[in-house]
Amino acid sequence: MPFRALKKEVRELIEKALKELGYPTVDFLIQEPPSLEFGELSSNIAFETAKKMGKNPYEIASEIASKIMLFEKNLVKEVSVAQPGYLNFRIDEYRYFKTTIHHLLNEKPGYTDIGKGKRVIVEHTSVNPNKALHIGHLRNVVIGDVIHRLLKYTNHEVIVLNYIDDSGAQVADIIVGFKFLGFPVNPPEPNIKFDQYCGDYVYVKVNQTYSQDPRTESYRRVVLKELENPESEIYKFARNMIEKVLIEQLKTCSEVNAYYDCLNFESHIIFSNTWKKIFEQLREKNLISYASEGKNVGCWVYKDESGQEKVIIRSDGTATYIAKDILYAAWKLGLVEDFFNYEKFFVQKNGKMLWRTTTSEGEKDHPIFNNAEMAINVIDIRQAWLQNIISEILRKFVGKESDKKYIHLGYEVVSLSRDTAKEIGLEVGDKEFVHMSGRSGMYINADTVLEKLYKLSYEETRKRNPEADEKWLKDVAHSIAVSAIRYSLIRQDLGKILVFDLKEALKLEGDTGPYLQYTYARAYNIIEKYGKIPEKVEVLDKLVEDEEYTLLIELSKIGEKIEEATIKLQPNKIAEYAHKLCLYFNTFYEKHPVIHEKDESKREQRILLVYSFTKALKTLMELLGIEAHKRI
RNA sequence: GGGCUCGUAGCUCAGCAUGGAUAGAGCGGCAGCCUCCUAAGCUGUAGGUCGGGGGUUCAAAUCCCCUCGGGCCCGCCA
Repeated sequence: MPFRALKKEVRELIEKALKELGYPTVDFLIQEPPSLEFGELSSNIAFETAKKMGKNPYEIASEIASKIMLFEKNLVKEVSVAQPGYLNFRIDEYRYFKTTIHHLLNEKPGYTDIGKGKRVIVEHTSVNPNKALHIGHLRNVVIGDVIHRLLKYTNHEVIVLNYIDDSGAQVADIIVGFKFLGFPVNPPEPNIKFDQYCGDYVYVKVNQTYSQDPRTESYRRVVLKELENPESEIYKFARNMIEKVLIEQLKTCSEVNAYYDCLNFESHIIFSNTWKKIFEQLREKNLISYASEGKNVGCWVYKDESGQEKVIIRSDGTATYIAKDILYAAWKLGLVEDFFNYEKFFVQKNGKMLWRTTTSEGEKDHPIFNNAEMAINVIDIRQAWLQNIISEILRKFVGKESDKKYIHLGYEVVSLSRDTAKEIGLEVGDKEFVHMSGRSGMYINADTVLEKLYKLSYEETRKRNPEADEKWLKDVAHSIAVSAIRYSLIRQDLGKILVFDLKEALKLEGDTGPYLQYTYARAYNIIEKYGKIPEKVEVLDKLVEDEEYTLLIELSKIGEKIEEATIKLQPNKIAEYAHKLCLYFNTFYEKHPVIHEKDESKREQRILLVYSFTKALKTLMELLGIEAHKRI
């Protein structure tokens, strides 16, 4: 990794100089200066030393600079001092660029081995199986999927799970609709997706019925009870409905390139024995306590670090929802024996087998889906408090010496912009945005957005490629639609509400996924037209233009960027970086000819640059789950 | 009432962890660029009291305190 090597070299140069000067060791930073005019790297060492010794930072910087000796093999070429005391470093371009290009032509550009030997579970999607995915669920899917891709790329052993809440109120509601309120089991029109029919129609109507006639709510209680009995007719019926919805939901997920290893059904988390064991341990470790007075009298409760109480075991001895989560979390980290049975579900579009948990004996020969040292759970931020309790309990449960970690990766919700909310007929009042609600039908389905995007990009692609065949057009149009939606859901910081605006989402220009795809195609086109990649160029002495320099420097940071995004679980960093690279590339592209460059060695070096760029961009696009086409 | 979170250009967002050198992009506006590698592109230009106030510091968008505004969470529901 060239940029890291450069940083390391600079640090060593400074440390050596400090030693020679006899200055004390202090913490200091190697940073990127605000402008490349100052150099490629800079350090605050003089400020830190000055603080400690009560001297002038500029003088100290000068002293350090004078002690730094540079040799032929160094990546750094020049050291300078700037007011009020910065120590700036300039690279030896030829040497550094050669290292960079060499690195990018590797099998895996930007590869870092931070995940070696680490087993990680990523759980995402986890949509109740009674409705189609809306645009908010899709944010979850895309975040989880990109995290999984990042971890995988950095050599983690990753397991992707999708938790299916098959025994909750939401599923019960559609069963009420079918069994008690007379909704037909088949959609009125055959081309309606079953998940959409259940969510958009049955679920919404059933909830309307509840509020119009509260007596009907008793049906839900009946169904919920029946769902606990695997022998009951309602259970078998529900199982069938759930599977039909699930298959449709998973179609949407695979449309946007998200795949899973296993579906874990809530109803299969066997409570009795396993829960008792872990309950005993929680009690032994004093993590939960019996409330003998107060509002939770008779319950076993957990007191969180801020003193708030949460009931774990009700006064009637039954476990609450969070108890099940604790057990499930313990399963993920391999703290309890594996209580699930597994069976094969189907082979996904990416060729990977999808497994699911089962009430039957299942298959003995199945992959191990738990026992991770880190469990990342992508769940929206409204669950933050409960999730924090689970993390706390597990942290205390495993003890300080353990590396096992339960992580809630929270993200803010997706809401609808004024315009988009109005468009689907919602009351907006004077609000800037409106929250979605599944129960009242106030949302936009993921499939709807995808379809609109598809039509748009199909037209655009056809216009640009009038001679192209239908299959290619469809393929590319679909992939552009996916890139647009994925990018728009991932480009923003997880902690910010994503205000979804349909008009905005349908843009294919600017800071979007299609912009990356377009840039890739443009760059690739050069390589294809030229017809060959030059043999290794020994010196890169002709890449002297500003635009080449900026692009190369930015390219050299790929490993650091990937590592940072992975460690900090910030997938938006990848989108941002890829976009920046494309900006730099397009600037270069507009200004400097490659194929038409007359100087042969300059031409060859530019080809190498463009080729390295395509390799880097393709890597980043794969991490984002966006396809790189040779032509769009 | 308790807790969490967001507030940076007309709009959508980076930057804040580790305080530093002129606060960055995209969209939208305006003015331009296709006899030359894909104009889903590029160039130029206008646009910012970094919500407000105070503090710490040689230095604050960044740290601390207060405050205003938006959003969320706080059931022996899941």
